[in-house]
Amino acid sequence: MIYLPIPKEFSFTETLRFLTRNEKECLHTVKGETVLKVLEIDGELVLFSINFINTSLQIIIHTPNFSDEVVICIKKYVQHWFDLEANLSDFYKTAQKDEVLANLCQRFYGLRMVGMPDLFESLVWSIIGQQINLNFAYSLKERLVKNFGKSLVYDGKEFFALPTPERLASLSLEDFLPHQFSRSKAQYILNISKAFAEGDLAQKDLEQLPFDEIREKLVKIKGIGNWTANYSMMKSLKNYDAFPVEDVGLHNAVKNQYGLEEKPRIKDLHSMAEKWAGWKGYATFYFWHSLLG
DNA sequence: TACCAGGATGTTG
DNA sequence: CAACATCATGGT
Repeated sequence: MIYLPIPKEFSFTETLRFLTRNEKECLHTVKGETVLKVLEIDGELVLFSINFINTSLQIIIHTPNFSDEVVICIKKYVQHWFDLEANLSDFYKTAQKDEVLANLCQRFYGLRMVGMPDLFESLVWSIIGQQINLNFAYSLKERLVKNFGKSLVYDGKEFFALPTPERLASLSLEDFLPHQFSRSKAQYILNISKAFAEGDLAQKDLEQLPFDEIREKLVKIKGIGNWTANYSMMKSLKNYDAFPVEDVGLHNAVKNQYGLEEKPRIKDLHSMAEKWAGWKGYATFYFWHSLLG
C-alpha cells in the first residue's frame, strides 16, 4: 500500500468527473470511487488502483512481485497525473483578475489539471483529436489501443495499455485505415512514433529545455502544429502557461462563460488571456471543464 | 445536405 | 504575413 499526501486544494470529486467524461475511455477505468490503470514499466504491465481516503490518495498495486522501482514509478505517475505539486493558490490568485475565470475557480475549487505523464500519449491523443469531435476521437483511440496495445486481465476484466512507440512505428499506413483513421492522421502518428522509437524525441530531453525550444522541437515534426504542441506541453510537460488557443472546445467554453454572441477569434483570445498570464493552460483546462456541464 | 468537430499543411495574393 | 484551399471522417 502506498500513500500519497494531497495538497490543500484538491478535489477528488472533480478529478473523477473529468476521468469519467467519456464512456469509451480505455486507458483507465473508474469503478465507483476507484481509479484503475495499467502501465507498461520496463516491458511489464502493472495494474494499480487509486482511492481517496481521509486526506490522502491510497494506491494499491495489483500485479504481484513488483520491485521498489515500480513503486517509485507509479507514485511519480500519480503525482503527475493528478498534478499534486502545482501551486494552485497562485493560479487562483491570478484568476482573480478575471471575473469569469474566478467564477470557474470557485465552482471547480480544488480541480487540478488531469495531465498525461507520458508525452507520447498526449501527442498520440492530441493528433487523434485534431479536427474531429471528441466522441469520435475516443472511438479512434479505443480502436488504436485495443488493436495494437497490450492488455492484462484482472478480476475478469481486461485492462489496456497504450501501444509503445516501437509497436506503432512498426505499423504501416494501411494498418490504420480500416479503423477510420484518415491518411494524414495515420501518417502523423507514424511520424511521432518513429521519432520516439528512434530516440529523436525524448521526454527526458525536452523537459530540460525552455518553453520556446520545446515548442520549436515539437512543431518541427510534421503533424504537430501549435495546438498539438501546446496541448502536450500543458498536459505532459507541466508548462502551465502553454496555450492551445486554436482549440474549438475552448472557443465554445469562452463563448458560453462570457455570454458572447459569437465564438471569439484567435486574436481576441490572446488579448483576453493576458489576464491569465503564467497560467493560460490551466485556465484553458478550467474552461474545458465547464463544458462537462 | 451542408456544416461542424479539442487542426495541420500547402498555396496564393 | 494573412487569407484560402485541401485533406478525411463521423455525427447531426
